[in-house]
Amino acid sequence: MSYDHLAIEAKWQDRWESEKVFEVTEDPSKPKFYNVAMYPYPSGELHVGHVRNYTYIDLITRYKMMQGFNVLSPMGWDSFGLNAENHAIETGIHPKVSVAEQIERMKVQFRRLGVGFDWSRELASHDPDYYRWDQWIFLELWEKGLAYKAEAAVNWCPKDQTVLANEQVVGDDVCERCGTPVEKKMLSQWQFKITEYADELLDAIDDLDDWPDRVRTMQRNWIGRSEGATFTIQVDGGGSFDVFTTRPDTIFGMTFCVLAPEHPLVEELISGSETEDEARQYVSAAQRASEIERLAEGDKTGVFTGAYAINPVNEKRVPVYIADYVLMGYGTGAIMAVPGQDQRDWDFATKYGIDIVRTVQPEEGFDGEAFLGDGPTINSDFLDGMRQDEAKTKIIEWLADQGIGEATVQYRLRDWLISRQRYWGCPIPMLNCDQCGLVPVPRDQLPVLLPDIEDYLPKGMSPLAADDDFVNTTCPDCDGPARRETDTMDTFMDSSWYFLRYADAHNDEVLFDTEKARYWMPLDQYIGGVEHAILHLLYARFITRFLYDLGLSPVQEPFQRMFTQGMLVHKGAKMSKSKGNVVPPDDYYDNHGADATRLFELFVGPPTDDAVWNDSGVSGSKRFLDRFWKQATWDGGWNARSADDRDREILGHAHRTVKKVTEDIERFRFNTTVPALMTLSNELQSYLGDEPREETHGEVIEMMLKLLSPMAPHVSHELWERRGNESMLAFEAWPSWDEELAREDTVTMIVQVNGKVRDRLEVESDIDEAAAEAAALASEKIQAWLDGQEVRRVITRPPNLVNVVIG
RNA sequence: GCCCGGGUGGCGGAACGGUAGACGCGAGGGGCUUAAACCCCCUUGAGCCGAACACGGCUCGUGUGGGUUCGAAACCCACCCCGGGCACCA
Repeated sequence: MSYDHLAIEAKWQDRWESEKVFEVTEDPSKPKFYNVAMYPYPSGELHVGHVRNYTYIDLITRYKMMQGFNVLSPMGWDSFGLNAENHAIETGIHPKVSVAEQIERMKVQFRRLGVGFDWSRELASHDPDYYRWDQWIFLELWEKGLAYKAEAAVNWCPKDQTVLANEQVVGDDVCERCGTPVEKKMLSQWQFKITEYADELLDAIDDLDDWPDRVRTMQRNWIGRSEGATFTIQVDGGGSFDVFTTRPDTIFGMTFCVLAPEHPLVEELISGSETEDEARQYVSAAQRASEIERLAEGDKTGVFTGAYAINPVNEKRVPVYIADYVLMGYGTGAIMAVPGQDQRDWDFATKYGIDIVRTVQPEEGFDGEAFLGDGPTINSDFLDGMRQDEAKTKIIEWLADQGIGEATVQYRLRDWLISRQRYWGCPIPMLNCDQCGLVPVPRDQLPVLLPDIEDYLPKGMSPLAADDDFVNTTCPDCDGPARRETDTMDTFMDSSWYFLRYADAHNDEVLFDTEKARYWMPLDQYIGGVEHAILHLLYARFITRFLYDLGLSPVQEPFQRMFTQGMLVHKGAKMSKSKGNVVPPDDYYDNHGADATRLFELFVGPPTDDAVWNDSGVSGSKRFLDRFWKQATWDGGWNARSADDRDREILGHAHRTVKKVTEDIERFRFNTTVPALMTLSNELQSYLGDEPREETHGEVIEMMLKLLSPMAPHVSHELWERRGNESMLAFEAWPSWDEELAREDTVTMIVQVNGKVRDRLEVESDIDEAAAEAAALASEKIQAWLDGQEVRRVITRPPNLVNVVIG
């Protein structure tokens, strides 16, 4: 017997919508809860991996509502980007047409899942009403000196004459469309100075207490602050270069130097040297390779430049190498190499027969190669005997006295390159005027509308460059001819502030009203995939801080509590449209219902972990809901007896279940909430078979309906109504539990001998240590194991465990 | 390579220093049925011993090898394997 999930789910979806249950406004009389799932790219089809995400967000929305919060959970669309553009190239259909269709399809699927979103605040990043504010933020960044143009490399397909995204570079560095080997090409591109905020962004991580530790660690490492020294090294025969090192204390151990292949001094050093040909070959190979390849596993290779540098502390001549493990983008693009204290330098020195000098005395018994630990400094003249910290301070003073160096801080974080040579993105609101140079578009001319075009294929530049009507304009300063910027913005810009726009989604005077944002911000819960742990979250933190500094954002940190969920794996790979392994939810909605689908999504595994999609799991959840339906509507005849142990037991179990479900929701262990309800349902099944009382049954069922309502809202709302309740279940208060009722009278105490379980005793749950020990030692089984041997120690953890240590 | 996670039955997982395998899936057995489906009940980590119904007990077992602890899936060290991120997928 199955309940009619199709009719019931449609009915409640209608009710929630028509009664605007999830549309909210600022209400200072209630505590607010701002609950956001990362807005999705509108691929046109939700799959069960997305559904997992929205099941979590809806569970929290409904749970917090029942706890009395004014809950806002909005939804929007990350609708710019490469996928829609590729689709347009393939089909010729304009992205704005396909995106609109896909959004409509996805909204139907959201509705069928029964998610409670406030659709009145819906936004889409390709909407000019939205992206004009991207442009506005860009202008603010420009005026504050935080946006600038600089040369940067792009992937270039020489055959298609187009810039490729990293994702379009496949296999052995070839173009995914035509298989041509990809080249690097330098272009002048827009960047945001996120590095100005590096310290702030780093320091604030300490206070993000409600973020997963792993995400905080990843962000810290990504910013990668390191303290050290920068100093100048002279080249024997003329010229010099700067190096950055975190270990200036080891400077006496420098036996060679390494320059990045792109270092500006390379050309001068190698030209005319005996190794010139080899060096040129090495440099051009290195410049073609991607950064990941250059740092990848395998032997570190390099080539001697033929030049020598002078170690400033001891005047030693040391060889200068070029090697691709040194990156131009980090530090100064040149390093002093100290093989005694750095393993990569050790490997390199060993390979090329370079001297190794230890400057830190390794600890007794050390048999490794490079020694990274602390110890007394050796072979270092005036630093000898000092520990790392002292030696660092001393040598930095020395470098400063010599006028060749100073203490510096380096970040791994680079500025944010936002230029994309793409059509389907937000136009950058800048002009190039022959007279005035770079000129910002005046704010009253925003938005710079993205024009409709016919040909989306990029030809050397952004497709916008081919649209003369777009490109040619007039300079607002001198009224002379000017050309518009034709690159568009990285879509990470769109997603860096949308959560602020939700607070005031239809404002056409400002990007949002600060007072409205003050009510809702910060997000009390933000949920999304772990793949966003670094870039999106960091950019969003940066832009929010910038808007705070402008006096617009009411908060510096947008995301109070962050939750990163695992991915759904199917057929051995993460579920994604490009891998062709997506499972759409529609068949599950039809055959088993949205409620059963949601329960299985919760049940499938710990929310933080990846999980494997199992086709037969949803039918198991439906089986549970069917059985629960029968229990809730049970009319098998009631017994008029008064309450006894059977009633106390099932009620106690119900109270324990309220406690367990509440605590599990609070600690984000949704996968164990469903089993708790299943276990109670199994218990209820036995209860109903043995003279059940109607009052006890009603009490247990109503508790269960409340617990179930954030997880399987349709069926629980229906059953709540059928029990004759006037109010909607969504507006009921979350149940509380009574510790006294929840307490179990007796528990199973295990008795161990030397840590191995040897007996189980049923004891009062308030047993004390002495009684527990006495009971354990009184056990015949335990006495047999003791066999007269001396009891050396007894560990007692009443009422769960006694461990008798003998022998 | 660097940063961050993760390895537990046939499968998804539970157990956050104290009974390893909750709950579910799958499988097997039984009941209901003319039959099947649905539903209900039971069994289900491996090996072994004593019983000879369904009872009782032992040994092993949480990727591998060490360590800490009265006690380790959990904590520490080393290694192996898998996944995410590495700045133009978002």
